Amino acid sequence: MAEIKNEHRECGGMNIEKVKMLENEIHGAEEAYELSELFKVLGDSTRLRILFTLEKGEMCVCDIVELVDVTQSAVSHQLRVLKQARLIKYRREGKSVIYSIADDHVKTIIDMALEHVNE
Amino acid sequence: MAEIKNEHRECGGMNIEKVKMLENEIHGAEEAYELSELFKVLGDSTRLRILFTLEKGEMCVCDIVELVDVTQSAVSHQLRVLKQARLIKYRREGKSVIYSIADDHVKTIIDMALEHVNE
DNA sequence: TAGACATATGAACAATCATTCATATAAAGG
DNA sequence: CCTTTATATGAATGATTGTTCATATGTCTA
Repeated sequence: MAEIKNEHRECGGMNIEKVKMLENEIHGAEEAYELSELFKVLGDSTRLRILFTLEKGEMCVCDIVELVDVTQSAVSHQLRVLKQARLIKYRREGKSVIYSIADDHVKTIIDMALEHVNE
Repeated sequence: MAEIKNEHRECGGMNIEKVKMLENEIHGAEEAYELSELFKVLGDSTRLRILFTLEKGEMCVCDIVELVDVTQSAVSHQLRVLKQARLIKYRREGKSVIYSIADDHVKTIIDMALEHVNE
């Protein structure tokens, strides 16, 4: 448990409870990393448009390709990213693969952020 | 209003209401872009840790530097990004610059996403 | 005004990432 | 089987981005 090294500065902002806060930070570091991974996935307009599209209901890849207007290859790559982040799920149906939003949690996050943007 | 080009495929997923949905997509494209910009900013663990730290209360740059344990320069660069995204605000106080969360909207978004991660 | 402290900024570099192109797998039908 | 349709994947590339280093700006005090 290292001492707070306040000898090196004079602005003296926080101090007394700094140790506790440091511990919180160590705890929150991993949490921050996981969270950032999630936001990174959401931080691409193509992926968001795929999610917007899927919010209207489940659909196959070729539908997504037409609606989002991106290469089939690009869509497929991005679907993989969304899949790995557990934001969407899929099932095979004949030749097609049907994708859909994983759970309502995802919708909530998107709607929340939309409010911030449209304020 | 172009015809839907379904001659080129046979899986026949969506069809009837496709035109309406296409219009929705055109509308949502800009929205998706703005949203992705917001998520991009949140999609970095350093920036998130800064936000986590600031959730505990306003503080000056040198406090953030100690708590987040990143170079002063790096912190300053990231504060600028957060500032431009209107996620944080600041005020000068003598030699120091005090930063704080812009509004409660930000906290809500973060807490929502945390629930998704910690499920 | 000179020097110390606090913060910001510009350039450079390494790493990450989205898209494209070519090709592979998978299923269905003839 | 062979072909067609639907989807996935690997490699390559161009663009974006986080950090570092050096330096600039701003503020206070002696």
